[in-house]
Amino acid sequence: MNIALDRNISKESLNKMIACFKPEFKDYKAGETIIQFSYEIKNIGIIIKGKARLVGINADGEYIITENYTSRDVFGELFSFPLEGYEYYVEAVEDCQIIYLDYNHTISPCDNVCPHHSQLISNLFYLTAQKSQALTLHLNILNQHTIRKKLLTYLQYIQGKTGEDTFEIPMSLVSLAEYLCVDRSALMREIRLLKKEGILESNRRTFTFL
Amino acid sequence: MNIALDRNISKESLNKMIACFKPEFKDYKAGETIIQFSYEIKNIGIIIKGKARLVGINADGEYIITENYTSRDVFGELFSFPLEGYEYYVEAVEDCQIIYLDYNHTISPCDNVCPHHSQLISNLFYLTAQKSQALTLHLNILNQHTIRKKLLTYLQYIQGKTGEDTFEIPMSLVSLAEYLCVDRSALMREIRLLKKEGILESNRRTFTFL
DNA sequence: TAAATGTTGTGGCAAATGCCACATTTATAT
DNA sequence: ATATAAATGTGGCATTTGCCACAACATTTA
Repeated sequence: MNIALDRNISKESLNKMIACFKPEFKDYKAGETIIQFSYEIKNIGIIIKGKARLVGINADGEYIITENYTSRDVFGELFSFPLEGYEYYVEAVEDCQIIYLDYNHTISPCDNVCPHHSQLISNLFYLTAQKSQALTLHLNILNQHTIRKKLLTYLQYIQGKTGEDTFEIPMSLVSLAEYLCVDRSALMREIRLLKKEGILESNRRTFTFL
Repeated sequence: MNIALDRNISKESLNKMIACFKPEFKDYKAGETIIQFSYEIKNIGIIIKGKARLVGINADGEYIITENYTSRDVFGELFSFPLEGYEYYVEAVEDCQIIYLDYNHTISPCDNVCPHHSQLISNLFYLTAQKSQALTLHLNILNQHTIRKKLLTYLQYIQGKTGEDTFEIPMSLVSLAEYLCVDRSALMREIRLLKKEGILESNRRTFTFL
């Protein structure tokens, strides 16, 4: 298991846990479909390595990208309720390694007096809380009413994380437009204006506040 | 404790748990400030009864409503990372009853061999997963690029939940505009157009798909 | 019952945004 | 090294959306 999920768990404990929970480890190649969402099964997936994303397609063939996942992210029906009329599946963007846990098995009291159980669930709780943080951040940004405010809110967040005056955003401007939910050319225009007004300096993914 | 948090926990167990976790129960009157977010403390709040909301104010006095809470919702710094430059606090919208748990105490292994510990955390995990579901739904709706699509996505979700042809949305049109992150009069205009095009029928909060 | 407050509904106009087409640079694959 | 694809950057134009002001109706309070 990875560092996030095995916080405070020793190697011997780990082996007992694996015996107890029977987690499934799986590998996927970039482009592969990892899992299709169902209304029945409650799989808990945890990304160990690589990148994946959740996409939804409706009857008209319109598709929406709903979430992007990197290592330590949790996913599954439990966390993302599917919208009516969409088919959902998770696909690998890069080569991925993933752990699956079954919700019912994970959550039900352990037959063995298993001290690791509590630790696993508490780690899972922590990962889920982090997911909630990321979603809340995204919502706060989308709640901003103009492209300018969305962009500045995002940039200030990234700058605050790095602490540096000059910083680089962790995605392309194409992806940023998608994340901010705005048209890419409109985003470029806004960046141009901010530069003209002397509010920031930028070159491709690198930004500096003035 | 309430039905969500005490799933599968008997009354005797409950008393032992209360002794073990020392949760704080507090009541608030409508309008009161419940808690101010800090970067240090990690309180886990759970709404037992009533309604509350998280609001943020920046230096310019602009404020954003970031989340609305009802019973069974969890809140706290752990779940909602504050944006740089905003002050955050939770305020009661209606009279509220709230449980507080301290994260570190909740998450750390119990001194007593406490079987309830695992159950509490697993319930907390479940609540957090549900929060994540609600946030994901909201994000999916905001990801729609037009007012029409946002509105229809929301209405289809509500209709899917009730199963009825004619259904009532659980908030005012003022709040709906806020939730969809669009101007209220623009929302009204869009509803008018959808009616004119024969796509739906509506009167105030009541809608019917045709 | 009256007054005050909140919600729903409409219309005009200005501003912000999206859409499209294209040039240029950078990264990737063969 | 070259071809291909992906990302960045710009400009014009149409459309959507937001903003504002106001009327009608509903709900709560005095």
